Amino acid sequence: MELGLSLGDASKPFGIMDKSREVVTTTKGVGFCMALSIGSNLIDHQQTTEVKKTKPSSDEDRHQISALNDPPIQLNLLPNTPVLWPSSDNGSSEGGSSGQMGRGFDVNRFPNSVEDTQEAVSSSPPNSAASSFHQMDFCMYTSTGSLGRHMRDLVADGGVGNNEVVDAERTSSRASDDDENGSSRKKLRLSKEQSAFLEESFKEHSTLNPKQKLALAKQLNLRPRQVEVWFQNRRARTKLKQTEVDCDHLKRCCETLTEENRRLHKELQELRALKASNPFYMQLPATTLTMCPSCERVATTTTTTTTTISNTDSTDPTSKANGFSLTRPRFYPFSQAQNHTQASTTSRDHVVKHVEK
DNA sequence: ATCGCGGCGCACTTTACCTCA
DNA sequence: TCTGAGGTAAAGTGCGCCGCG
Repeated sequence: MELGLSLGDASKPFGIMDKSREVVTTTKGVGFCMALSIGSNLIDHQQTTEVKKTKPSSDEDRHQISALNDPPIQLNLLPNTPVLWPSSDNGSSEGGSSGQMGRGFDVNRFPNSVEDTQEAVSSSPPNSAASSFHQMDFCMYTSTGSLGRHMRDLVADGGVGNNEVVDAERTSSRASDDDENGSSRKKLRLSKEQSAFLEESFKEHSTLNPKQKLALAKQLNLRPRQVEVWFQNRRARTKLKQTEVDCDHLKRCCETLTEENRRLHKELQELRALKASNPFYMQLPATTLTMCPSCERVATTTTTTTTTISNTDSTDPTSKANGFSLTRPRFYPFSQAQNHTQASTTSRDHVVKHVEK
């Protein structure tokens, strides 16, 4: 998106149009370019903005945002916005089986070897949240099948020990494997604890090496394939939500820039009206804008009658929208400029003082 | 350097299950 | 209580990439 305004010498090529600049947009990032150019006799100023959104993903290097050709002022329209998932994400989506708990049956089964599991998972930080899950009992729930109902009844009656449960669950697992080979497949909803554990593991590393996968599978009484599928689906959900966040962000950017464009057009009309009512307005000697590198204040450097005053408008409410840091010189109409004449002189002296230093 | 193979991740899809009107 | 629509998670499928022999 490129926004340009031009006032004054229409024959002068518009600044941003004759420079090869590319703003490459991908689904990971987007660039915006905004420029304001006013005729050379009065002001010739160009600004560009670059929008860059940081992402926590490792493929940030895919972002290709153009390097600008030494713009007078570099504007960063978007803050560094680390994407934070809503807290509900952790609990609602993956923990969605909570509502199914009551419908399932409990087939508690302990890991075959806790030591093996901990050894393999030991790659995680010792103080990680996942560590607290190491001794947790996990359950498998299913809501269908005569075996499931039978198991639920057994557990509810307390007439079955852990070993019996383990055997029954293994039978269920074999049945599931048979289903995989057969015509139908039964879905096993992960328990809340299993989902929470997988979620904690995902926070530490979004991908698993074979050792970690086996360890998780053993610890959660799942097949390695199930752990692998869960991580794949989890990554897909993460990417989907990231896309939604990006989309919302771009919508807000578009709205902000549209409003800024509307405001600049209004200013342009005011300046054109001023030019029409003041024939000598544009025939003044060239005025050069100088920005003080120390304080970034803008001031004229000629001693002619000041008809245009600019200052750094860092309090523009529009520019503050969405946390933007927009530093843009404001150009006042003549009536307002008269009120700023003294301020301009002060600014000029201010710049001279800095230069003399 | 090339080829075949296996493993892995990803995009897309299917399917089973759940919720709710 | 039944039912169908819609949502979601688990799982299947196909493809491309990469490392290895």
